Amino acid sequence: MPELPEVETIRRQLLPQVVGRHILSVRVTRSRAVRAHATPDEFIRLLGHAAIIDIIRRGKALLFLLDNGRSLLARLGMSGRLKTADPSSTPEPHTHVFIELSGGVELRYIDPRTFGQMAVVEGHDPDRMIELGHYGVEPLGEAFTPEVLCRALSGKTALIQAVLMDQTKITGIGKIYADEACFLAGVHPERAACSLTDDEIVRLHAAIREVLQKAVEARGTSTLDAAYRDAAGNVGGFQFQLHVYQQNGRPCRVCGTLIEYRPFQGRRMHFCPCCQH
DNA sequence: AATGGGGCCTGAGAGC
DNA sequence: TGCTCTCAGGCCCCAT
Repeated sequence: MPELPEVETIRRQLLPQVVGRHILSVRVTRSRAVRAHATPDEFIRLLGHAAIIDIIRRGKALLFLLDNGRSLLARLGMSGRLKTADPSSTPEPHTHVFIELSGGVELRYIDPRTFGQMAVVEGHDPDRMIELGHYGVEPLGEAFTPEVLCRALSGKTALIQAVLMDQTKITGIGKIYADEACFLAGVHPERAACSLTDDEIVRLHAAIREVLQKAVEARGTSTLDAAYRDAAGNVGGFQFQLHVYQQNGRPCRVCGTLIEYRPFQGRRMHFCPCCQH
């Protein structure tokens, strides 16, 4: 599932391939992929023949900044992928959007489960976009401090896991890194957010940054169903460093106790019953 | 205001 | 072999 490290990996790969190129033509083969617009034609019209001047990331969202004052927003959902291809090459199954660029490059959006989407939005500043304005702090940015995490957790009866995945508090964390950050911090994910001590909040803050940074360095995590591929079509490397996510039944790398999982809001959370309290 | 649950989707894998 | 069922989860919407 593309979370912050996966999206950042794709951004870095696409940057040298698409920046500076103009949009020549756009094709949408599944309207659900651009469902924020009344029709695919509207999406295509708003893109026009703009040039891509930069790609920035906000949480799990990618923004292709255009020289017409708008931005192409891509949210990958569970199974969304972006890649560049030769315009004449056979598209992979579930390719829903084709953006032909100058220089013989085509940007393609692929998404089997169709939870993701593309949209054209006004402006270049994500904090001023209604689509992304509700997003919380960037966990790898300077603004994310232990104090900010403390405010996000304080008074919350919801589980730590739920708060970490709440994009309006901290943006970019999903199932994988919420599980992993709790493990690194030694905190049980089933605890109420407000129950963490100051020391635990400091540890959790450091754990969030550490796990995200290491996952970016490893080019993201490709989980069991291998849905995630980077823009070059390769799997990530962080799945080999996971401690708890989808590791249930395996011995903890630290203490050897078997990793467990429990249902959580229709999902599962993974933890080591010995290392996390 | 905060919280929890349902629905959207398709492919992989399990079970029969 | 081939069918049916379950699971995966980001994000939005709605009820409490």
